[in-house]
Amino acid sequence: MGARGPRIRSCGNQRSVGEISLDIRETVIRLSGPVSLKATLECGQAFRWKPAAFPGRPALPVAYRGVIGELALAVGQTSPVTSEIYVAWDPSSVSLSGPSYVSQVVRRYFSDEDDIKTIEGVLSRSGGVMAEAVAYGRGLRILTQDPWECLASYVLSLNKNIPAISKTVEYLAGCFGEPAGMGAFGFPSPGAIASQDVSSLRQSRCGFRDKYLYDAAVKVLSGDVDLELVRSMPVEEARQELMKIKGVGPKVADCVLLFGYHRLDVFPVDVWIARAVSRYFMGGKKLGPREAREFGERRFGAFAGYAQEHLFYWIRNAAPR
DNA sequence: AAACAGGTGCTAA
DNA sequence: TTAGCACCTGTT
Repeated sequence: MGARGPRIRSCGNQRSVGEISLDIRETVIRLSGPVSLKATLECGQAFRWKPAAFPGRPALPVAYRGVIGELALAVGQTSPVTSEIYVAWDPSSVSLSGPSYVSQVVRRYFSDEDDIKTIEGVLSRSGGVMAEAVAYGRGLRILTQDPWECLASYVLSLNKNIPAISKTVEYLAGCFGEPAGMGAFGFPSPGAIASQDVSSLRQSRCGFRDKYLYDAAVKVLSGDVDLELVRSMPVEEARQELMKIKGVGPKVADCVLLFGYHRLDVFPVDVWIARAVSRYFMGGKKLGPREAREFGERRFGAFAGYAQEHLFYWIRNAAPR
């Protein structure tokens, strides 16, 4: 057997991983601008991608396995930054599986409408360390993820490191999500989470976040927090709406707005970004998260989200110590 | 072994 | 309004 999908652990609602079908389909998608799968999938905005050989093309130098919504995929490219993405999927295990559907899902997820060349140009010329950061992360794209999955994932991310978050998300998908093909599962719906006991959610090693995840599922399911309404709300109002959920503060709310709703003018601030803003833009002056956020939004305007993610990727992987 | 991890809720000034 | 602390659990 070839590369395998995410491992499924035992859980209350044990399910087997189906054999990976031999009938794998492939297409090549040309985006309107450059993409780096590594920068995009490893910068920490999504938790479901793992490096894995591309089915039938072991020589592709860049390849990942993951899930977009209800569709499991392999993606790859021939060099670190290209405009073309190789995509493979298993048509037998998902209902909508034609190449045009898959292509539409991939284009949307990778935010094909973003003008990456322009964004990178503007940020590179914006001064300070931005030129260096953008050069390092060239081809990084802010994804357009499902808002619910994004919300739940970031609630689970509180005070956790990225590998641990991925593990919890994979576990929840394996236990409570729907089959997505290639032996993988989609992220569970609010209803699927809300119908569990808090104690069975705890088996995902989510720790004290169990009650936050449950609260999010219940409020979204009941419409107490309306994720479709959030889409059309002004940023500050949308932030307050999301923060009605326990475990959602300013940082998580901003991540959901950026990675789930593609609000490119928000600038989520975590400890790393606060550090970066202080060190590289404020001469080392200490500043609170709110000040850092306001600085980022003002300085980078409509591209604040891209600035944030480039800074984050660069400071964590390449910035001088 | 002990500290830390992409924050947030709660309580006390 | 804001500072300080606890919080599950895997990883370093």
